[in-house]
Amino acid sequence: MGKNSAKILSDHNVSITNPRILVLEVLLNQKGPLMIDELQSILGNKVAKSTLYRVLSDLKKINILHEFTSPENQTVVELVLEDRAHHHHLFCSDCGEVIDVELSNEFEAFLAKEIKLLEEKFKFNISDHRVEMFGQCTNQCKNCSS
Amino acid sequence: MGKNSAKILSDHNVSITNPRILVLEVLLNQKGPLMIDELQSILGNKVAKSTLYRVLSDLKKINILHEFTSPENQTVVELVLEDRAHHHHLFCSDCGEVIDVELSNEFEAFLAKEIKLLEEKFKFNISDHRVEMFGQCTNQCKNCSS
DNA sequence: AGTATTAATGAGAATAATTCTCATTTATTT
DNA sequence: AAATAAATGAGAATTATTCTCATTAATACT
Repeated sequence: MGKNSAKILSDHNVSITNPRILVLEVLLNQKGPLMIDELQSILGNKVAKSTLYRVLSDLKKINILHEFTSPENQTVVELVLEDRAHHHHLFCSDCGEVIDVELSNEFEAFLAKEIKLLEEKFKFNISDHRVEMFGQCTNQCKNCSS
Repeated sequence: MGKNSAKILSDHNVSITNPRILVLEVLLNQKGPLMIDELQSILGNKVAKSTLYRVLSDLKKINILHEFTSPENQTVVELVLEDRAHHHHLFCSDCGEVIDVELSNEFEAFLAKEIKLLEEKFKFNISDHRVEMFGQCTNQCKNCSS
């Protein structure tokens, strides 16, 4: 059993409250990207809408939550704990699903070199990157296997 | 002189109207990513807000406009004409600027191979990709050279 | 453990971005 | 040039997110 949500909160000096635990549980179960509206419907009325957004913002502040936007302009949220491997995202334009994918170490090393060049060229400090890939699942995912 | 906006519209079987020309002119002058609110303020009251959104949606439909979201959740828009080289984006978290960058052909070839593997692994058709890089410009960009 | 202090929550109002509606204007077709 | 079809402007409607503030819960202090 991995860490429980209370430990995650206390490890980050965040007070342990019911809404925070409930949200964390959902994100931990999911272990992967989740649309905000999915999150909301899983939580039902156990957490107020305003509280949900506040909790998400708390988790972002302690850097264990990534937030990004799908090509369909849906907000997607994903728990990223310390032990979570660096990864990227694959979006299905048919069903909207977002899938975590990892790319090879060789690839990441190559990209790191390219990024070093860009840092010089544009006088930038580049601290993070993300590869997004777009396509269609050939009926493997949730809504496509009809 | 590149194509003018009227030609771009007629080439895509889109009727030539004033708002469409005005929006295209701004995007052509810019030649690079532009936040929606910047676009709006450049256009002033020459184009109604509702029309601006409609025109952007028209341009997306004929596939010459890309839309994406910055890490600060700003909608960013960019004209991508046929002759436009494949490129990626670099985001400055200080000033919010978005910069177009190109990566080497070797890199793109490597990524293409990785993508082929993912297509098999996840039974996906992957039709497009994008590398997003995040960091801070060391006072080269608009708002940072204070 | 019990109280005081401080922080978090719920409910709904406020805000902001985007889409929609519909009467008027502008393009296109004939 | 008239008829038809499409696009526009203005503002209303919708949706996602943030804010407000009175109430409730968590932490700190004895």
